[in-house]
Amino acid sequence: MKPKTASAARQYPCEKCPLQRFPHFQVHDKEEISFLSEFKTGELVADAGTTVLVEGANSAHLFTVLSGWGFRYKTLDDGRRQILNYVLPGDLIGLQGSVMKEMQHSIEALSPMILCVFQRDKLPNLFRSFPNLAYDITWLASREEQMLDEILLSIGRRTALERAAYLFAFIFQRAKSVDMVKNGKLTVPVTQQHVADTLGLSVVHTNKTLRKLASRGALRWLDRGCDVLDEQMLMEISGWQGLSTAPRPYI
Amino acid sequence: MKPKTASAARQYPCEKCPLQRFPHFQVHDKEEISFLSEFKTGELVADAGTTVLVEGANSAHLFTVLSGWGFRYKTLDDGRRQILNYVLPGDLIGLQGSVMKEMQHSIEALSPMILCVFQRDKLPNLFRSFPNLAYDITWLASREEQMLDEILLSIGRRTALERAAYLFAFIFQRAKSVDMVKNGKLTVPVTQQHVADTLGLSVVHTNKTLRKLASRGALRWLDRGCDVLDEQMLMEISGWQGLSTAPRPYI
DNA sequence: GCTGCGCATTTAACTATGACATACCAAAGT
DNA sequence: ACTTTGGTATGTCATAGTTAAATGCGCAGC
Repeated sequence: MKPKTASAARQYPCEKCPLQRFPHFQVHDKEEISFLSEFKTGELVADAGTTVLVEGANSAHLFTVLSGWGFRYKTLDDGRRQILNYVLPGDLIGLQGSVMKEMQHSIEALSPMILCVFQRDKLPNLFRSFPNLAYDITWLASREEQMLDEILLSIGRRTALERAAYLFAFIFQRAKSVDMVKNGKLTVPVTQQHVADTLGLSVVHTNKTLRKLASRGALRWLDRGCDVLDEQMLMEISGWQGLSTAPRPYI
Repeated sequence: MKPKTASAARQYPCEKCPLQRFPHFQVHDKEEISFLSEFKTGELVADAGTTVLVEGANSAHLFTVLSGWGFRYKTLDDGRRQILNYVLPGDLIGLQGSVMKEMQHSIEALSPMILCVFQRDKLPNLFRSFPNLAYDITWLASREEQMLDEILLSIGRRTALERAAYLFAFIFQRAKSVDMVKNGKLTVPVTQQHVADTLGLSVVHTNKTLRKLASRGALRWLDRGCDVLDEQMLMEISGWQGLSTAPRPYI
């Protein structure tokens, strides 16, 4: 379970970044794109199940997700795992390791992923020459913090049913903004163990909880994944108001 | 319970910032201090119990904590509260609201606090003219994210005893770096309701858990607060390796 | 075609935690 | 000086959630 080496080959030049086709993402100007093209050292293609970033590693790169699903997680010495967040196209990953010198979480691919690879030691250059991009990076860090705040609220204070409902409403809205929802329905490539590790519950209890959501028609479990069917019901069960749909930065 | 208005009066000019006396904080050069002096619009003095920042508010400021204790929290509509993190001297607060336009958490003072007030609309200036300070801000955002990751791991996967042990070891180490630990002991100004809201537990169960830690000599409960007595035991119980002691940025 | 594995699902027993109630104490308010 | 309030502590019972074990199914490997 080891990540493929980043390749210098480019399926996607920055000028034709696949994220640009989503109205959810703000636009970069020519100079920024030119700089990003140099900042980018290549692309990483990761198979489902591979570990993209390893806790404790001193990574020389940070990455933007171009396609696919992944998750961020931390583990305790005895193997207990907490999934911190899910990773979707447009997300910047590895910033903590770049800015703070050591990754304290890992990232694993849930589906085949393509990631844009940036070189950490060019980050100070970016901050000097492109304050707007630096501001975008700070925006991305603040956004991750804001998501973590709501996730921590959920795990700490919501009931199991509310937690599950919030999780799928949250994933649904993030996926919607990158056009993954088809006909009002989203397929999420996770097992119930993933869901359990995200909600802070056992697999058995998670199964019971997901059955409750299914019986209400909010979602349907498949093998190794589920269809999210009713965003509104999930928001209502969890008492969550949703994410902003305003266009947002990416790099 | 409303915050006192920020005063333009300065107990602490940036040249004589009280945080500078701690070796834990990196040093700013003269130009940076000069800019920060203009970026700073005043100081906020908050009494214990006051709400420094309110969820939903559109704050025009961000703040550095100069002294005192506080906490960041989110609430659900029915009043359930999750304390996300504690706030200590050197912490930057309000960045989410500054960068993302709306605070989605609140901050309350646990003790009298003094905060340095910065003006949000000068942030782009800072990013343009002082990339090193901008980088420091990104560092601070990443650090908060990293702390949230560990807290979420704790709430999601640690037992009640491990959570409490981790919390006090974590608070102890943060306080140690700003010289709040005297004779190997730290007094933390929290009630058991605060601890319960941090650990995702009820007050009753928190009391039982804290009694276990007390019976092992790791801490001693006072009225409205506790003494943290044995950092090493707490780290051992929680299986936590501790924080970096490397000098860190602040603004 | 058979076997083994991963995953989903279920059940039963058990434990951690919550809810509720009560008692006590110190400090603030009257 | 007395009362009220907030906070700590403890006991009991109920429930959410965990653990262990079992079963079934689909798919990959042989």
